Amino acid sequence: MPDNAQQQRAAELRRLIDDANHRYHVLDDPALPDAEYDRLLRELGELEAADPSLQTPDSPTLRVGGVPSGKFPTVRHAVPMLSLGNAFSDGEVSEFVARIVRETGEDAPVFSVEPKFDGLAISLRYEDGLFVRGATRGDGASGEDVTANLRTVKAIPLRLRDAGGGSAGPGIPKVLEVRGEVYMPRAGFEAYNAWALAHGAKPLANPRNGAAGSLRQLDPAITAKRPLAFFAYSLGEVEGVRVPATHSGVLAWLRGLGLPVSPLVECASGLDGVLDYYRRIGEARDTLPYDIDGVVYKLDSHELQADLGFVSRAPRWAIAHKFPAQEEATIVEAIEVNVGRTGAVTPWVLMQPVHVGGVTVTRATLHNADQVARLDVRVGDSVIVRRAGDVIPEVLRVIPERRPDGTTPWGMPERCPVCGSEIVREEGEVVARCSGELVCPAQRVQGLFHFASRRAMDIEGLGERLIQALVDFDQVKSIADLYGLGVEDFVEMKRRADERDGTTPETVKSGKVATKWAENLVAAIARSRETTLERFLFALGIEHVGESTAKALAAWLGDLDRIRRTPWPLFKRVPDIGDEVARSLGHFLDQPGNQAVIDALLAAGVRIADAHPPSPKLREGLTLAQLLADCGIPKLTPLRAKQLADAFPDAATLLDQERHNFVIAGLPDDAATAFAAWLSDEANAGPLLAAAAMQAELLAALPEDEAAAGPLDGMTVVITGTLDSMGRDEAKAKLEALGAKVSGSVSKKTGFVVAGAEAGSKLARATELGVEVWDEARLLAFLGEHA
DNA sequence: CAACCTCGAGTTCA
DNA sequence: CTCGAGGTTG
Repeated sequence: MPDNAQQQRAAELRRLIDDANHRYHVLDDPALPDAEYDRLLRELGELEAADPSLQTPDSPTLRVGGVPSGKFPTVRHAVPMLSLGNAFSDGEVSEFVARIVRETGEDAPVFSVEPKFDGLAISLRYEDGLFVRGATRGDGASGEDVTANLRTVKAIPLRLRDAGGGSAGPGIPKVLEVRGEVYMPRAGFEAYNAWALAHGAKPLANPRNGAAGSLRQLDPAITAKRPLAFFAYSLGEVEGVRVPATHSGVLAWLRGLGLPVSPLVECASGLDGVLDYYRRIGEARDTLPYDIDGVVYKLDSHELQADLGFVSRAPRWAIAHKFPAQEEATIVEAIEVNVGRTGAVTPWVLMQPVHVGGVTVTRATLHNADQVARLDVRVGDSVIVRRAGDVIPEVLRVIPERRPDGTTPWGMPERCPVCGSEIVREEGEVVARCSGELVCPAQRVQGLFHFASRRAMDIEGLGERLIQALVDFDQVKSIADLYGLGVEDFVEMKRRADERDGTTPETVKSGKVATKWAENLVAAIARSRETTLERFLFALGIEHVGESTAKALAAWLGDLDRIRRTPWPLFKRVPDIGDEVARSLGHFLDQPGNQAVIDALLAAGVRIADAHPPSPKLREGLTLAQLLADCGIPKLTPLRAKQLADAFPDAATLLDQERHNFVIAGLPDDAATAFAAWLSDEANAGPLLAAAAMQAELLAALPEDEAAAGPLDGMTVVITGTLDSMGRDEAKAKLEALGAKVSGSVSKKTGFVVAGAEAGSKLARATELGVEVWDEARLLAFLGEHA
């Protein structure tokens, strides 16, 4: 008697596989990723192999897959369509090759190797050279007659070409069944989805579903509009000719008959040969115009194939070597939240470890509460994970039929898990924020981490864990405190952090306290004292002030002391700074605590090397009219601001006026009232005077002449790919020195794109938009010329 | 005011 | 890399 647990597991697997089959083949609505399906089938196969009494007469392992939908007549395949065994690792391929070496006696058996296309397997029947019938694989023994739909696929010849007989092959046979794959090229898939989106049709989930769905259209006219293609890869029934003795010979013959055969087909010998092919195709995978999910190795000699024979319906002389899956299913263990530098609370999932695209994934971001609600992810759910853009894991969807009982929808916590402050979500905003600000240790830690980061103060060796300890043990309250720490402080912090986390430091083994890293760190902190204005402004971590905005502020205003004293409306004179960013800067500078931190940093010896006068391009914007327009005064349009400035040429005079004088100056009644009310508020009048004074100071500080224009002034440049001769940062600095603005995304405003090796989507976009592309040589030549 | 183009912020793993 | 949202422009 089989073990009871195994019996139950086998029954469960049968049910899961049947459900998946039904959804895939009958409902055209796949619920399981392929890899997951394959694994279930494999697990069931292994259980049955270990104990054959577990195999029921209806076990899914007994058929190759699929159920006729009933919409099309059924066709019996004269020669059954095979399925292939799968290998997921080099080790499994090695066993496969070893077995063939053992059983054939060949040292280095020759394989015909080809990509495994991700489409739909079909069989085409030609009689006397004429296409008479086409069918899907179905369960391998019989499939659906989709002749009318297949006739619309242009890659499928309706009549075979006579290759001239003789040397090219055996000529036109009386009966020829060709097996191959119908697939949808990526470009066609994307074009179709763009069309579907624009016309309210349901987009296709992926190219494979696109191919499968298109072939089962009842109306061939619909199929005809779908961009389908075809590759032939094997034979079924053949009558009236002698077929070539090798698989590679068959493919060459088919090609001669006018059937499309993949140009990537090759011969490879032995384990090394096939693995080399696997790696080469894997590298080219992303650049192919269609999806593949692995490669197939077939023993080339038909004679040797016959010696090896079949197991069930899978040949023992062929195997599919699959690429790592890009989608996988796993189970959600917990949903947690992170608190970022700005207090943004972002939910993420902790999952059971799962291999996706070659790495083990355990966590993925859920971005925000809306995203969680959209997906309806719950603890305990089975979810499908994908690596988006090749790197970052992403939860695609949950598998609803696998949800356990008793789950509840996830909700954003009401209080910050770190500091207990209330979590608030502003009207119309997507992000929820911890209101703790500086009280929140999480925000302090992230703020310090940002301060130390490479693009800010560039303090190497100050990692998150150490910062966490510094904050937790109260060694550091603000960023300025970093400059007061010595080697022994860091060593002590690490010791206490290790102690708390129960990690054993290596020093215990060596018996000597390691301090070299701490010395390096102290030196890095000391080095960071010497910095630039833009790095310093960026390092402060002001909301909405990133690298680019910090650079603009530094370039236009030129001096930290000046910037610290600038009233917020004046920030709008800097290009790319609008109301929101200007107010954010003002808010930051208004906090005495923030000003104290800047003072403390300067007192600790931070020096800004590149102070300079403000940009002369500011001049024309430094008027009273512009200032009034920037202050956000109710009902005061730019035109009315101009009228006021014409009538009352300075801010002090304005403050002396009565309401009716504004009417005389040309303001409508309501605007005059609103303006007078605005002025009478000390919280407005004070800053207005201060801003006017700062305008005067700026005007006085402006240099006479414009700086000489660089050769790339006003040009926006994008760098992509890897450069041989320098890092991206270095290239960026060099281009900026010549006046260019280096940006991250390509648009039609981009001057040119510098493309290094392995350039990806940005290069594609540049080509698409007709933007000029420079290779590295051209960049170097240009830099050399303008050094 | 809509349609862009950019920027900022958060993010994963080896 | 991707989202959301700020800024500019026609």
